[in-house]
Amino acid sequence: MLNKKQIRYCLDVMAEMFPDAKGELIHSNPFELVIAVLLSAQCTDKLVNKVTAHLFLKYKEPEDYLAVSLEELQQDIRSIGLYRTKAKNIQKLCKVLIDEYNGEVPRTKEELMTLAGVGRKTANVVASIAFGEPAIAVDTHVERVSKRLGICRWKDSVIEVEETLMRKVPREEWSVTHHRIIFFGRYHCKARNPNCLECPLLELCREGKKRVKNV
DNA sequence: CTCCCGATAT
DNA sequence: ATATCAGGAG
Repeated sequence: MLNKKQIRYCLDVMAEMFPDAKGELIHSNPFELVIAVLLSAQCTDKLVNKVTAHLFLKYKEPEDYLAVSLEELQQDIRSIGLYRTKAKNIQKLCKVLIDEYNGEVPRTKEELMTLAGVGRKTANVVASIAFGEPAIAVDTHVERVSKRLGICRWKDSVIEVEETLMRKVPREEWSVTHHRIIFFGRYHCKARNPNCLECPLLELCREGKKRVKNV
């Protein structure tokens, strides 16, 4: 397991590699962000952006998603995986926004997580990006990178990964840190054949050293 | 734990 | 062909 200083070093290296790390889901308000993040489950954000480019022209407000049939909404997001579940969740979510929140997106993680299709990760992303609240959303990349490097244990749950990161990183850096780890995972420490031989963090990466040995 | 699920990279 | 993609709910 890496200590606090080693983790700090990892994050600094990531910052140097990806100085412009930030969210890549295209949106123009909190509501669009919620929809985009919900759609992004098990799907690349690139594809989400392709779909929302059309989607957001047709659907501006929660009412618009309820004005069409479930089947029509499914067709409009069809090229994204899990589209039946996501279409259903979007309509449920929009109804709650209208009935409970006056058509606005709630600001707290707790409220966000009560919405259909919005779990811990999505709530953290929305709270962080739309409302500037410090948060570390643990997605597939953050989990994989944290476990490979030894920031946390292999068997840790996503909540434990999140808690470890929040403990080891100062609060004001949570949001940038989150994005840096994502970029590092997405473009460098990839799920399939990560290029450990050219990794600046190889020396302190337990998984990297193990992989290099097996080549 | 399983299911939802199309697009894309390898 | 198959693993993986800004996961969440039952």
